[in-house]
Amino acid sequence: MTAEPKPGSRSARVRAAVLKAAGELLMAGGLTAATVDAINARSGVSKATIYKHWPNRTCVAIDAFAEHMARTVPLPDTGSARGDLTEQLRLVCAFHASPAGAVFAQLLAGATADPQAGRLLRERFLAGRREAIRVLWRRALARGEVRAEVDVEVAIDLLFGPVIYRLVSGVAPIGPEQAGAIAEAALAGLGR
Amino acid sequence: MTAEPKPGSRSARVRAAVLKAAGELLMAGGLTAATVDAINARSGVSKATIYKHWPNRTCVAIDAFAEHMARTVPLPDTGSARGDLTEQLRLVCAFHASPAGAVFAQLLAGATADPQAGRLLRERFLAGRREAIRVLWRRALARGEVRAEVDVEVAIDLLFGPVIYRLVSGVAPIGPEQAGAIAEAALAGLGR
Amino acid sequence: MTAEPKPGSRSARVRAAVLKAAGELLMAGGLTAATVDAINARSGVSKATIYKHWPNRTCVAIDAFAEHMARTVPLPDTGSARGDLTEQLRLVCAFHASPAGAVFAQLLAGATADPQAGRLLRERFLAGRREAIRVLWRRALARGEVRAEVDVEVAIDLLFGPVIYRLVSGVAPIGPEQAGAIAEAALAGLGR
Amino acid sequence: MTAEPKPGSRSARVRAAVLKAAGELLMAGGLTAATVDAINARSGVSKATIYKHWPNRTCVAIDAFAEHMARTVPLPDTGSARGDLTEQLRLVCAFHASPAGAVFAQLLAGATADPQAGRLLRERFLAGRREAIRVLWRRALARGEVRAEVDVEVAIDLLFGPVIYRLVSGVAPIGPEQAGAIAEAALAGLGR
DNA sequence: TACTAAACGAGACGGTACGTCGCGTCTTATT
DNA sequence: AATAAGACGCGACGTACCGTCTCGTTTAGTA
Repeated sequence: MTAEPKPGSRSARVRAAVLKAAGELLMAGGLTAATVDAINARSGVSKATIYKHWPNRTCVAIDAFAEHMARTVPLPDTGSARGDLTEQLRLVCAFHASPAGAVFAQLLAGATADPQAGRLLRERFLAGRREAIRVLWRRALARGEVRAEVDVEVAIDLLFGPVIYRLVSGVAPIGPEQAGAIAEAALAGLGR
Repeated sequence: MTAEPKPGSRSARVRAAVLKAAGELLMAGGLTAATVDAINARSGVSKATIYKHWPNRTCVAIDAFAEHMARTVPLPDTGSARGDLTEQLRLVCAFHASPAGAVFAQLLAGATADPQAGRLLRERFLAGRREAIRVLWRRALARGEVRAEVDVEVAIDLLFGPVIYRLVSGVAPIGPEQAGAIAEAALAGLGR
Repeated sequence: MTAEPKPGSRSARVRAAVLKAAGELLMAGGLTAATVDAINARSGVSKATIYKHWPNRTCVAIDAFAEHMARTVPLPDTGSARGDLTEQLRLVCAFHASPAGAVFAQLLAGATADPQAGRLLRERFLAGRREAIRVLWRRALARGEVRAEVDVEVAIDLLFGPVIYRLVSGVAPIGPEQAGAIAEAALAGLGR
Repeated sequence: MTAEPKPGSRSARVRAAVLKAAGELLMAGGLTAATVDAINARSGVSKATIYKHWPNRTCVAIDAFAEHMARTVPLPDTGSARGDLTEQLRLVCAFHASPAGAVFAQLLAGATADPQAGRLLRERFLAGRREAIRVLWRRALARGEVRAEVDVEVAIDLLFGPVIYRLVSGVAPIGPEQAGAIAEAALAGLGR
């Protein structure tokens, strides 16, 4: 959750054990399976200790998932900036379509009711994704491939929004081919 | 949930009482407060009966919310098709920014884990919204204001996605002014 | 705890199951073993239900022990009233010296911190014992075998006090032979 | 608990700090409040150190209470041996009726489950009391005021028993006036 | 109008997880 | 070496809400 303790320390080992167990449970049975009792049983770390490190179950799960996913979606570099954006979107869609996508949706859901979890989730996931796009966007701007009048944040919303929307709305997540269509439409615009 | 019983019948009264109580609880304290026990206490309808009408709590909540929201977001007609789309987006954003928006996010969340609830939610909310946009889109197409190459469904994703994304991600929901920016960007496209 | 529900009812069966399990655990491992979780596991009655019937673990244990002990120490009738008193004392001592005695001491201990448990304990055990002695005392008074100037309650304290004292103080409980000495001393008096 | 270390030494200071803190907590909130963590917090002595000096919390409490009570009930000398016994009983009763009495009952309770605590308690409290009575009893014997046939230990049980009984049974502790009645009855005997 | 079958109210129940507390042990760094 | 500081495992606590169930009572439709 908060600042990491010095590596190798007791706390660090505990933390790692919890995240490992939670991550495994998460991937095996989703958020439902990642019970604090289950994490305790699997990791050997007591419930009290878990609650000393994280405020609640959802936060443990988010951290565990983040750890598990660390650097899953790298920044592409296709030469063309528009190609980069498209590729990035494709990668994110692929992630969402994978089993991990379902877990992510549950985390998103779990965070809805809990401000702490919400903050942690944004910090661990969304912030990084948005930042990644910001980088690509700047690159594209420099090459003159995108419209300067468009706010970066709006652009990010426009690109990620559809992906998340499809994920949480329970309609099938966007597949790789649709990802291309989304990117194309976003770049070319709906109007004429 | 299922087909309505004949109005005025015992079942219908029960159904109405439950939805009323659930709706009030929902608006007052969010999904968390809309406990089955609380609904029972407030409506006088016994838990067993509630479970005879709905498969689980989430479904009750969705139905109640739908009832409560019935026809909140009407179809606009501004003369210009692009104006219609923009206006529709603005309306949806306003809805999300209202207190009800938070509840909606929780319902979306609750539906993540439960297929039945997901289906019901799509049926009660998302389907209507998408259909509304389809109508506007056809209108816009007829007037030649939008690109025919773009798939309607993609267009819908592009328009709604950002809105939902901002809602569930816990970043502040999109305000009315940003709604315009989103619509503009979606229509004009990001690229040049 | 409180008024019994109609026999054969669901509540009555639950109550009986809990008391049976608790009693067995109590006799097998003392108050320490009579955990609510253990009672739940052994009886099949859920914790929530147990807590609906009793305010806390100690009260369950007291009730269980009372049930288990129902009518262990009967009223004697030796012909002589003084003999009756002596005999009653001997019986009570024997009870305390038995394994059950240790459990009783633990219940007494557990009741120290909890007013509800204290009340229940007095109601279930001490009241009955004191009443029994009151009966014997009246009988003895009628036969002129005891001093009328002595208050019954004082007499009861004088007879039972030593027994309980030895039990809780952890000195070996009074054996049957010492019981006689106590009774003799109480009746004849210490002074001359 | 064990042999005192040389006064003024580090151990002695630690010991004193613990007993002081524990005693204060004990008087303020009873045995319940005298948590090891609380003692640690209040005394500044670490838990590990506390456990190096005492085998468990109950023993700390007993020692603390003993320290706190040191010499509360002195040996009376009224001239008459029977008067001495009566007076002694009255003093003990007064002690039990004071707030400290409740704490003492809890200690008695706590000692029930733990042999070490039981031993310590007897050593710190009961032994002294019994010895005091033995002295008085010998004095009374020498003056011919009590019956020589009665065993001293039985006499002690007869005098103290009622007091402790009333204390632990949760019935109101014996007040000073009743103390007299008890003493009178014990000396004169119940029978005629 | 009486009768029966279904629906209902009331609420107890089993189950699962929650988050908390206190004990007594253990580690690490300090003094 | 003895401490302070405090993390940790353990095991129990009492609570919450879920969804199921049992048991009478009410209510509609039918006979």
